[in-house]
Amino acid sequence: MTRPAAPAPDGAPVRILVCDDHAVVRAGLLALLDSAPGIEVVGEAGTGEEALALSAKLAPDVVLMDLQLGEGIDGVETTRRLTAAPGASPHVLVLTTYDTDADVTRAVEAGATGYLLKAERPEELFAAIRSAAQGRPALSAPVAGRVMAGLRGLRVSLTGRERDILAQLARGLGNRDIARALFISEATVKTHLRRIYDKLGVDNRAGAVAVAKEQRLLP
Amino acid sequence: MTRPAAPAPDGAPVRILVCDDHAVVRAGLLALLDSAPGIEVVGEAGTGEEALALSAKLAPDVVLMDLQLGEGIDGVETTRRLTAAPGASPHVLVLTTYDTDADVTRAVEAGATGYLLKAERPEELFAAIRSAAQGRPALSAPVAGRVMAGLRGLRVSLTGRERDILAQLARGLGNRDIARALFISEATVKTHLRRIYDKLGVDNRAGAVAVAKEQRLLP
DNA sequence: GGCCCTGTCATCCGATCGGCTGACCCCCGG
DNA sequence: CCGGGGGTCAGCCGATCGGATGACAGGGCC
Repeated sequence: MTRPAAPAPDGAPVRILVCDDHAVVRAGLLALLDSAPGIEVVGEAGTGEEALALSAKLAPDVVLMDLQLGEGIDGVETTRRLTAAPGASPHVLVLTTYDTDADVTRAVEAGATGYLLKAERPEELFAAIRSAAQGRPALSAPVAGRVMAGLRGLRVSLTGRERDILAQLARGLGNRDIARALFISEATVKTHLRRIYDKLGVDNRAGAVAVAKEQRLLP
Repeated sequence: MTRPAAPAPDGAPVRILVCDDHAVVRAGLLALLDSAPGIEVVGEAGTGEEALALSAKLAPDVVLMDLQLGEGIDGVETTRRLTAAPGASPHVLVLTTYDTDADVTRAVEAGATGYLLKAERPEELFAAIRSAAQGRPALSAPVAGRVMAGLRGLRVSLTGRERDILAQLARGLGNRDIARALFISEATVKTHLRRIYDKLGVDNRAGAVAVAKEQRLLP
């Protein structure tokens, strides 16, 4: 597609770790990135836990992260832990299917360097990876548009953590399981829930989920 | 009625048309399939309309179809028209992210030869493509399991009263208020709730609301 | 250097939920 | 005529939720 003659701007290639729970998508990305000059895939992970372990071992420049991970911790939590890690943490480039406001803000607050849609052209992906490797933020055009166009879409201003809680809530988890999923105590979960109820104008979890789905605060 | 011209398994490669609205995924699949022996990608489409036009022009053996297409007609409708087309119609292999019962049945009814999840291993994909080229059906293991387990058994068929309860539930009402709203006793509400949980595969009201909203079981 | 917001954690307690078991009525279809 | 599905109701009990209140650390803002 692009000329292979275009060399990487820097001597060393950008070292990438790919994290996506879909094996086919992962394999496709690997094949695609192999064709890109100046980009080298050094590992692949199918779960958040795997990504954390591999990142610690491989120290990649950039982690390409899908927000929707089937089992275990989700992409946001993985991103949070990746970027919060002591020492040289990788830049996380979120590559996902959806562009809901909640997702973008949660990802950015968790420390993501960029947010790309899978609908993007491959060239955009390559460019974003090279940007991310240097810590320069990158947003997909439609996403950037939304962000510019105002948090107008964000009628309810939930904090990042509150949205995390809400996401787990919508999976039907109890407080204990939410706590485990996010590595916090049940007491903290309850505190967040209380604030969420206040902000959404409800007084129980069923109502919160209903409002969240209605306002499209969730994926 | 589907396969007038059988492709030679070994002599000629299987000719593929890839249809997915995500450019990155499409490019990834292209790169991945290029590495597979006996498989040749002859075209790619980003919308259902494109797929129909290209299929008519290129006459591929297999169309790799994503069910979720952003703009225009969806994957199911595209599949329907592809397989209903006069003359030699391609075999459609659905490759999608989700495995809800509704999707599978809709796709199969529309004439899909196979249904694969993107979470599948690449080798499974290659094998499925070669199967599909000869009209042999292919289902992802998890999908096949569901189908065996009794398609209609898992079908979400709520009774009228159950939907009434669900609607109130989504308003965040407690059992007492639901009872009052529907002029029945709390005991009856609880009975309905338990059946709803069973049918939706959840075990609490938050999960029920989430599933209901997801499956569009509510107004 | 204070102050607010966010995120974290804790305890107490009443209210509610969810699981379990069993029951009755009505209507439809075999 | 009897079986079964849908709708109704009841009691018991442990688990969980939600309300109230208080506390502390870190980041950002003035």
